[in-house]
Amino acid sequence: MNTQTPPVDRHERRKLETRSRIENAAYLLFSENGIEATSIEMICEAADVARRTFYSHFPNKQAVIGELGISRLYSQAEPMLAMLMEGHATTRQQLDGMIEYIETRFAAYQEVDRQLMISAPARFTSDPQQQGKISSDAIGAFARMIAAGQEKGDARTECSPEILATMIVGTLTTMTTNWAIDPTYPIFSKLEEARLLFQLIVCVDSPEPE
Amino acid sequence: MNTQTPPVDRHERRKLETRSRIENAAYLLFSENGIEATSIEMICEAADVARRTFYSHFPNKQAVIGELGISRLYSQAEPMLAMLMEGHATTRQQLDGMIEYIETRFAAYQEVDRQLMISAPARFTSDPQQQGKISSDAIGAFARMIAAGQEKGDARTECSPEILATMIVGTLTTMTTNWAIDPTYPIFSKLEEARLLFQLIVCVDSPEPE
DNA sequence: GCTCAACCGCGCATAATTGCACAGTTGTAT
DNA sequence: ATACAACTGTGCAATTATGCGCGGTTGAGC
Repeated sequence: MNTQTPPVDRHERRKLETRSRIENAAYLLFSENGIEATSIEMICEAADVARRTFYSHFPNKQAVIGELGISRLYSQAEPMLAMLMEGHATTRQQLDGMIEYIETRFAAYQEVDRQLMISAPARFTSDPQQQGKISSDAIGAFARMIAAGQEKGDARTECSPEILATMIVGTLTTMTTNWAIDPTYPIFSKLEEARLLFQLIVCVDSPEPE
Repeated sequence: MNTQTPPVDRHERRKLETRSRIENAAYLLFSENGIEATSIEMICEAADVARRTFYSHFPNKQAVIGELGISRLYSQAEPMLAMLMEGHATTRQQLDGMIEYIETRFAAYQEVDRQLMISAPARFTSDPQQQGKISSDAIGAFARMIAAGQEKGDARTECSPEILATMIVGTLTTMTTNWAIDPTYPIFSKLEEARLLFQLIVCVDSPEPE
């Protein structure tokens, strides 16, 4: 079982750095000034990139907004899960660690994060292939964690890793979207419910005593 | 009285970033492995730059060594002094702050810093114009501080700011070189002597009571 | 002595970024 | 309505970084 990441050459790395620079600058300015009041000019100045460069990465401001929204919805599952699998022995502990991590992120989110998440679907509208890819990347990461658990004997084997992973990703994404749309959505208690649900469905070891 | 720094465009900034990346990587590798055992290949890998790029910045490894040596000898006087002039009201206080700053740097220096400083003169041999420029940049920065003191009335006016600045730069460079050559050189007590000397020669206010 | 790996230095074509200037749009002030 | 500032989106030439591969050197192993 190996992660299928293609080798990235320096051209690609430099390009990703520049893109990151733009996204980080945009996020900071959106936080400070609001999304509407932030211009592409301002982003380029803060990122210290040419406007010409901005347009080689993104077709318009909306595209950056969407990209930032997606990164909040999909939590960059792969690096997180690789880390959790490394540091936790059982699938149950990994799911625990994952919920802790997600709770930490929610504690840190601001209003602008909500706005960005609400904008994410528009990104998918302009580039529908992207949705499939991001969704399948996230599901793939969870599936690998569950498959490892099945090999260890502490995860349910009646269902495929893919369907279990899809359940996890789908549940989390829905809850996140609900929170973005409705500020009164009780995300932390819902995450605790999700923790119980996921462990009930996925884990076949007996729960550890409190 | 204004600092004469030409505007730097993004091309220049990107270039300087890359150059910095190379120098910082080199410094770290020199610290870890020693100067001799560090190859250009290793520096490029650590800096994540192409070897072709290394050669567009430096003709060979010796050039990086020399550059790092010079930066240790000449302490980037201009930003430091601008900061000191901003944060301290009198010339005496600025000289105090400068000596504190230099002492802090010496406390942090390692063996590799000594080796780099010893190598600095070789850099001047391969590019003699550079010595004049760096030396005059450092002297210029000190001269501006002293000229400001003369206008304020707390620095000696019988001598020009340039000659007083030359004395300061020359003394500090000599002491630094002595320390690089001889590890037993008592640099901290010498710096305290230099503090007294500079304030005796430059300042015309009465020393503040301890 | 020969072979090989590691490294050096460099020519050259390609990739990514940059700066510039143009045409167009929008909002504000007169 | 007109003028202007601020911003957007884009074509294009110049700059910087990159990858590649070549010829050369050096040291180690056989």
